[in-house]
Amino acid sequence: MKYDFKSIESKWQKRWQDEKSFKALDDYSTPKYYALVEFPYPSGAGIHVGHPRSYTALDIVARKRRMQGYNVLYPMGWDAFGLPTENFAIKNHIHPAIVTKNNVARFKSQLQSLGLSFDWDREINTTDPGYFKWTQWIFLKLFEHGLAYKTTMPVNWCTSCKCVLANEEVVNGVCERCGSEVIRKEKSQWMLAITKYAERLIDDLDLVDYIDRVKIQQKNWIGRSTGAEVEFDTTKGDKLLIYTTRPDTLFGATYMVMSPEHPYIEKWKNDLENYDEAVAYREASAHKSDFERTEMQKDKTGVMLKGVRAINPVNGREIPIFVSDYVLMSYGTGAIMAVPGHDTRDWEFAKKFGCPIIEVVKGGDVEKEAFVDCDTGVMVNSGFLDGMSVEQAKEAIIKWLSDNGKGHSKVNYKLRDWVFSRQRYWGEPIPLVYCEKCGWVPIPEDQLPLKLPEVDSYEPTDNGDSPLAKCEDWINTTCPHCGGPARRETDTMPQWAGSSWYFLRYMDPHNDKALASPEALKYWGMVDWYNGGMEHTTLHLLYSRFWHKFLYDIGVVPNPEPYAKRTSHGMILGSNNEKMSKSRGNVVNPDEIVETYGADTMRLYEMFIGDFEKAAPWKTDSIKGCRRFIERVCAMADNVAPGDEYSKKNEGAMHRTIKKVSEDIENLKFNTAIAALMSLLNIFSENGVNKAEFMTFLVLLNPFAPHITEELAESFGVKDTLVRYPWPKYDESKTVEESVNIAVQVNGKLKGVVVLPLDCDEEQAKKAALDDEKVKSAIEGKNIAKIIVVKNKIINIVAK
RNA sequence: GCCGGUGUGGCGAAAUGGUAGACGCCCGGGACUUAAAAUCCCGUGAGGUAACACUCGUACCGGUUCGAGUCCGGUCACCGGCACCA
Repeated sequence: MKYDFKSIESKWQKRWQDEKSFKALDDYSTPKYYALVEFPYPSGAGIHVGHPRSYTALDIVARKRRMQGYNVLYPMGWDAFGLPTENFAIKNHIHPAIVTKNNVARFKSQLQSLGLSFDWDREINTTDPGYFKWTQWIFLKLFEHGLAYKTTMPVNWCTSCKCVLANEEVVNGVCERCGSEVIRKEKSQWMLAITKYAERLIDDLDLVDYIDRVKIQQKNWIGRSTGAEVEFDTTKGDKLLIYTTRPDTLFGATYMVMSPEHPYIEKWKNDLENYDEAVAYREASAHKSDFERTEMQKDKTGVMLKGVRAINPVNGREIPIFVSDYVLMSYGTGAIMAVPGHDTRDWEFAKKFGCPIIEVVKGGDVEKEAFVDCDTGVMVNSGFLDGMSVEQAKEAIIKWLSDNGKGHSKVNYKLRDWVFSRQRYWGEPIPLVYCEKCGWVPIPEDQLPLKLPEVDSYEPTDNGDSPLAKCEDWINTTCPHCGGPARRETDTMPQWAGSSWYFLRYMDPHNDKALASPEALKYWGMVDWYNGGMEHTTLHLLYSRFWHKFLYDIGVVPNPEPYAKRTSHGMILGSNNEKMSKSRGNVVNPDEIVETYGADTMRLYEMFIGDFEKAAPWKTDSIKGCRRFIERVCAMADNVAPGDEYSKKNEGAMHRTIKKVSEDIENLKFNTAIAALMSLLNIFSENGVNKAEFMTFLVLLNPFAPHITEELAESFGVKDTLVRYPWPKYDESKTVEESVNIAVQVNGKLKGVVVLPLDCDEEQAKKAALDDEKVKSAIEGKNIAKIIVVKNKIINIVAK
């Protein structure tokens, strides 16, 4: 058969569409399977070859599950709010909704050309009011439960653009757009209290099957540490509270450090002899750009406060208090006890400012450097802790602190609350109004969705407020609570909002009474398999787990975790082994590949390219191999002998290949699954092939190359599509061969191969090995010390 | 600096502690063809040989083991993430 991929692919894509082959059924009595890939941001550039790697992989899983009898939900949608669309709209004076619509149309046709088995009836779009109604609804629930709050906090501020920048827009401490200095500026922002879920977000990782690197990265990001809070008295009476993970080193604390933003600087205004100096230091560090802060990391700066000193609770010693920006206000209590003997940063600071350095754990040389990795050391110069191990000392000092009312053990997290405001147009409006009398008031549920107003310009205002701030008609409203005048919030939500719950909407995408019906939420339950990029591990994945836990707490969803299994694909790199980007000129357009080689070849190549979890460089040359494979399959189809069961000759290979392909798909080893199918085809060309064998081969290949396998199956008389054709089964006992090649080693070096019956006994194996000519000459003149026989594998003769 | 990952032919890569390089690309030879392309067959880690034999070989150094690409300790290089988190 000639391989006319264009007509074959459009024929089957049309048939799948007409028959709604991939529709997830609302029949809740069949076992379900929910496969999910991250929905894309529909950028103007269209998809690149990286997108299909993930989509094809789970398409293979979804197709296999359908053949295994599951009711499969494999949906797709659009995460369409966001900056690039807004910037494009500003530049070209087109409404972002129109930009979005065009981009979505392009993306959709590109994805459809790949034959991905999405259920397009469940397509969603985060910018659709029917969708973001529920994003706003969830926000209101968070607000209702005290998890959304407004606070002033430092943001990135471009001094030239007079605009708030996202972290991603700050490159090397300067504005990505204009190259000007970026400083930190206080601005009022909506926050979500994700930190209240920090503990559960770590602990519940035990409930789910995520690949290790995802779990580790999430744990590190949340950053749990166990230590103690200790109260230091001061000479002015106020108590200074600090956090430390090393309470055991309390005797080595020779000074204190407060963050420049610490409120005590104001509190002690009248006590400080050098208040002005402290304030000047605070101002200077506020104006430090991110760039300076990281560059200056090594060079510690600070001011010693004059007029107030702290008292070490454990020995009553008076020690000085410094202000330094190496201590962060946002972590712990914003103040530390400095133990220069056993902390690198404290050591550097102490050396510069001439503070004493005391060794409290034996083993290092604290004059040369801080002795930090001292867990196995013994306490010294530490009063009643002397002689204890670090671990014992920690326990003892925490007991002493609580007995004396000076402190207690404490767990801290690096995770910060989520800055949820954006001063931008193209996002979900935050559905709150501000009333002078009532404060922040949610708009009533029946008034959702709160839609975006039409505006003339999407540009941010001069003072960094949202473009919505210019929309007086929209802003001015009445308070739902008291009926008085009120003003709408003009900030919008970040792009992460819509993607934090989208997988729930797929379960019941057209519901206008709830984000999804309780029945649908119960039936589809957890996403069975979610694949996506590592770059989303600490943002999207964590945010959506947080929202889901909240929805669980308020009884909306039945499971505490959203995703049962999470895997991650490696990036597709350019042929020069660098990240694909326009500026590097190494971008491959998938449309051209589909046009030249066909979707099946494209899919096969993306899966064959290498280890799914690792980055892989794109080589257009290598695609030919996958195309040739398909053509050889077509050629083979013309030479299929009749036969309703596997021939004796091919039986073993058939069962082995079914097993290999079935298992490899589950283990993300798509590359070796394809290699196994190629090998089977090679066996067919050697041994010949009958219809039963070839049909099994087609079914195994179908998830990878769905179009051509449908076409060939039809030519063999299959009436229905292969979508629900039963997945082949294998017989374990038939996967093994009757005779096996056993390698014979002498002293660990390969000397020969003997062919023996399967499971043959040790004596027979030894005899066969010793009879081998090469083995004989290798052991000539030596004494055989012993012979190791590993059944069906190897024989090793140890000879001296 | 810390955390995670990776290092195997000319290239993409395979290999539950058990015959290193499956499968594919490139390349070379042959068949078919007037010829070329396509296709099919054969070869293809390095050294060595007329051909075998043989020797070496999974970043580097050491260890465990009958046996190490795989496990352990150390070193180097590259990639990703975090980065003054007390």
